[in-house]
Formats: sequence, structure tokens, C-alpha cells
Amino acid sequence: MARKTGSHSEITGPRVHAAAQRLFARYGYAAVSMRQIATEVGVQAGALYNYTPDKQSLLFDLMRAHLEDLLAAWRAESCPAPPLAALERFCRFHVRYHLDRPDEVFIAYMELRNLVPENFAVIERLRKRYETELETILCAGQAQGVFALEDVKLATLAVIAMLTGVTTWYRDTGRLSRNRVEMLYWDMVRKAVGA
Amino acid sequence: MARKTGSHSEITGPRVHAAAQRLFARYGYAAVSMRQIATEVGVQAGALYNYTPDKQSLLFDLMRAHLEDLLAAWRAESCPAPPLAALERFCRFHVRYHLDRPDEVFIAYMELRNLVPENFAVIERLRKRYETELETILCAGQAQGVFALEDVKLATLAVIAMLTGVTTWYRDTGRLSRNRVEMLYWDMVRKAVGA
DNA sequence: GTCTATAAAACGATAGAC
DNA sequence: GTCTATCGTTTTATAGAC
Repeated sequence: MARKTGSHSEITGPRVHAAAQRLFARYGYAAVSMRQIATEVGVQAGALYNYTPDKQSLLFDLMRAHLEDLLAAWRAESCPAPPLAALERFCRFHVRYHLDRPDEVFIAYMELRNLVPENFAVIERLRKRYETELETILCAGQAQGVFALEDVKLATLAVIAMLTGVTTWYRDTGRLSRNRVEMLYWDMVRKAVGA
Repeated sequence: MARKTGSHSEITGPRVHAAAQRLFARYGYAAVSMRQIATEVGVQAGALYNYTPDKQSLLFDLMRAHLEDLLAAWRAESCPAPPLAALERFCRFHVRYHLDRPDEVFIAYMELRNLVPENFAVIERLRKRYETELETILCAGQAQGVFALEDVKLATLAVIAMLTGVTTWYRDTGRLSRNRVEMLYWDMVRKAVGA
């Protein structure tokens, strides 16, 4: 396992992505330079290209990893349940997951337009898959008469927008605990779907 | 009123702001160059500086104008009314106004982090003023027992997030008319606040 | 008021030494 | 794997002719 001095591929690679994530979330993809990322990692700009073919791939990898993790986490948490219980689980999961990963979420919602068309298509497909998870729950509840929705598709988008909005204001130092925020959002969603 | 050939201050000024608005909304502030804006207007880059001291002011002026117009439009439309009627008016106004001005709205929500701190403070104050308009309605309804809210502040943010989300998916060519979208959102908000 | 030209700096990305 | 150095381009903003 001997390695040359200055060789740190196993640790530098993740650090590059972590730095890009932090900076993209804070300043926006287009406003962040490769030199800034390199400085944050503690290497020179040229060294970044050992870990990414270009800046675009850095953004794409972050967004894809986030959405794949999100889907995997939901499918691990989800389980067969009546619509009302499934919806509660989804709401609380969504709020919790988004509060735990503010940078990933922020990038996924803000940087779509900075993806080249080919990458955009991949990300959009993943995002749609996640939306469909909620839509399926609402559909089932509607069919069973548990929910009272005029338009299931619009309700899906409205609920996700409402829940995701938590990331724009929640601060750990604020007056509400995460658990209380989860509960308050679930309470509003439950009423909004007519349950 | 004689004017020299090539002198178009009264029309070029607004055109510069209109071009910046369109391009910032589409590609993002940081990704748009002054040259792109100039090309869109049909002048050379240097000529832009007759209408704005710099790129930052272009963004700030757009955001401030949008928020001031939004507040003025709401105050013109708003009128003393019971909380339920006031809330319906607010919801329908918000959806309609946002659908009518997708570029302004998109910039106002996406480009906050590209404002220098001094400008950010001004914009945040305006945004807060608009939020307070809704919060006041919810507070009044809560006090009168018309609404059943666990947390008025969180409900305010949740409702605004839900309504604003319409801009991310609505297309004029879609299956729903604007009026129907207004109605569907109002229906969900009404239920969400427990009215 | 708009143009051409340019200053001064920053950008993404690459080459080659070590 | 990281460095230094740099290529070629683009950036914001300004100066001065017309």
C-alpha cells in the first residue's frame, strides 16, 4: 500500500465534490470558479482535472448523486401502507431529508438551467420519478375516497412545493425543532388533501 | 424636440432592462454577460453604461421594481374584507400575478444570492413586507376562529411557497386554464388553513 | 448616445516537470 | 497526484472619436 508523497486520490476526490457542493450552493454554479474550488480543497486549479473532466460534470455528478440518494432513501423508508399513513411518511421524510441536506437540495432546485441539455434530461427524469412516488400515494388515496382532491397532478406539485419551501427559512437556531416543523407541515398537508 | 441621429435614450433604456430581465431569467445573472444583453438590445456593450452604472445595478433595479410593483398591485386589489374572503383574494392574486410575470418572479426568487449585501437588505425588506400582507390575513382569521392554524408564521411561508410553485410547471399550452389553476390552488389553501 | 478600441483581470482548461 | 506556467478566451468597465 505504499504511496508517493502528495498522492491523496482517495481523499481529494470526495473533497473536490464537497467543496464544489458547498460553493455552488452558496454562490451559484456560474458564479463559482474552478480556482475557488481548488482553493477550498487546498490544491491548485489544475489538480481538479484529475477528478472531473470539466466543471459541468462536477455539477451533473452532484445533482445526480443527490437525486439517486433521495430516491434510494425514500424507497428504503417507504413501505406498503394505507394512503393516509403513506402520505404522512412521505411528508415527514421529505421535510427531514431536505433539512438534513440543504446544499444538495438547493443545487438540485437552482442549477437546473446550468445543465447542458443531455444532462438536464437525466436529472429531470430522476426528479420526475420522485414526484411520481407522491403522485401514486395521492392517486391511491383519491381512489379509496380517503382524500378529496380536485386535481391529483396539481396537488402533487403543490404539496412538494410547499414542503420544499422549508429549506428557504428553516434555521437550526430558530424557535422550532425539526420534529415540530415536520409535524406542522404534515398537519397542513393532511388538511390540504382533504383527509 | 429635434434629436441627433442615433439618439434613442427614451426607448433604449427600457429595452436594456427588458433584455436583462429576459436573459437573467433564462440563463441566470452570473451566466449572462453585458455583451449578450447589448446584442439583445442591438447596441454595443459600451453603450449599456449610459443606462446603468454596472451589471449589479441592473439586477437590483429589476428586483426592486418587481417587488414594488407586486406590493402596489396587491394593495390596489386588496380591500377590507373578512379573513376568508381576503385570503381567497390574496391566493388568486398571487397566482395570477406570478403567472403573468414569470421572468420577474423567477429572478426575484433565484438571484437573491447575487445581490451585494447592501442591495440584498433592501430586497429582503420588500419581500418581507409582502409576506406580512398574508400573515396579517392569517392572523386575523386565526383570532376570529375562522382558520385553524397551529403556527401562523409557518403557515404563511408554507402557503406562499405552495402558490409560488405554480411558476415552475404552468405552461399556457397545458391542460389547465389560468382561472382553473387559481381556483385549484385556492381550494387547497382554503383546506390547508382549516377554513 | 453610440461607436471602436482597449485596459485589466478572471475564466476554463491543458502541458509538462517532478 | 500535484505543481507551475500558460494558452486562448471572455469578462466588466472605461476612454475617446464622432
